[in-house]
Amino acid sequence: MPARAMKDPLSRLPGYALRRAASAMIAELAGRLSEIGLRHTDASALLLIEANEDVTASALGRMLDIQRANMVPLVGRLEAAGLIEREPIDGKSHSLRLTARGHARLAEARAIIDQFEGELLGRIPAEHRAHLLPALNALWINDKSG
Amino acid sequence: MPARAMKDPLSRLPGYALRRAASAMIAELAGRLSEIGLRHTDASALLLIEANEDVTASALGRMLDIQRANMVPLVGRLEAAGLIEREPIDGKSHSLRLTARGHARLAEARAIIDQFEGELLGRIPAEHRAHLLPALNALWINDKSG
DNA sequence: ACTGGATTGCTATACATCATAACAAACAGG
DNA sequence: CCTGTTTGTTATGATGTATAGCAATCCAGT
Repeated sequence: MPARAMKDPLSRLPGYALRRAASAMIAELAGRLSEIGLRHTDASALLLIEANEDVTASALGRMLDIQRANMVPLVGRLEAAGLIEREPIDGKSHSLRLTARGHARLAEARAIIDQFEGELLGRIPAEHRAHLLPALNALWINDKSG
Repeated sequence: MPARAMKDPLSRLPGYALRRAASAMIAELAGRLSEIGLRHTDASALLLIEANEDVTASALGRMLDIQRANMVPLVGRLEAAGLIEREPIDGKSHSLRLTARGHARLAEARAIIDQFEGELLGRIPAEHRAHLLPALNALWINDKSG
């Protein structure tokens, strides 16, 4: 007996749909990235470090909306895996940069992500497809500066 | 110095935008619901129990995509708060139903949720607004049956 | 009616994410 | 030079989620 037979007031709620869509998406992407030993947060951090060489962990955390305290295990994991290097700039701050190995791993990750993003959009009916990204971005980008 | 000054390859990725939008949304809704002592999962469970009186915890978990094991604390919490009642039907299964107090609390929750969902949609540019729900639903509803 | 397989509720456990508070060291501006 | 802020870090707790296992019960095919 399909659960579908039951009344589902939730699927009319954009907020709930947003939560379910996001968690389904994350679970699938995490599964794919785990095959190259990365978590989805690791991959996003690598993307940002590449685009902004020599960022500090704090600045990276601000972009990713991750607390300083929670950046410690993230950065430590990437460093332990030999994907990034830390270099003191201040005496207080460290700059982050991809190693050769980090660049290579990021290339693999990017292939997985691009493939995944394409499939994700492909599941959306064509008439709605182009509206998703701007609608979603409106929900958090302005939020960030506020 | 705004983090905005940095290159942000992530905001072009629908998957990342989905994750960020969802977590921002959840955090805000959770904050509002906490004022009446509910978590967002509690509220969704109450909505579904009301719409499907006498569901079992397992069936509810299937609708919410929550493992049986993780339903135990959820149902226990709602029962301890006097919001739902459990009645054996089988000898194996229990049926769930809202108490009077549960109905009252749900009315409060629904007011908060309706207000919130309205504001959420209001943040989206008008030309994209109507596309969000169908696009999001396409990302998980079919997934569910698969 | 019997038996094997599935279901229900539950415990225990582990991990990921996220938040908060506190701290020392170091920076930055007036 | 002094004060307030920033950085990196430790520690801790709440939450959400996943897995495995278990005993009791249900159900379906024979």
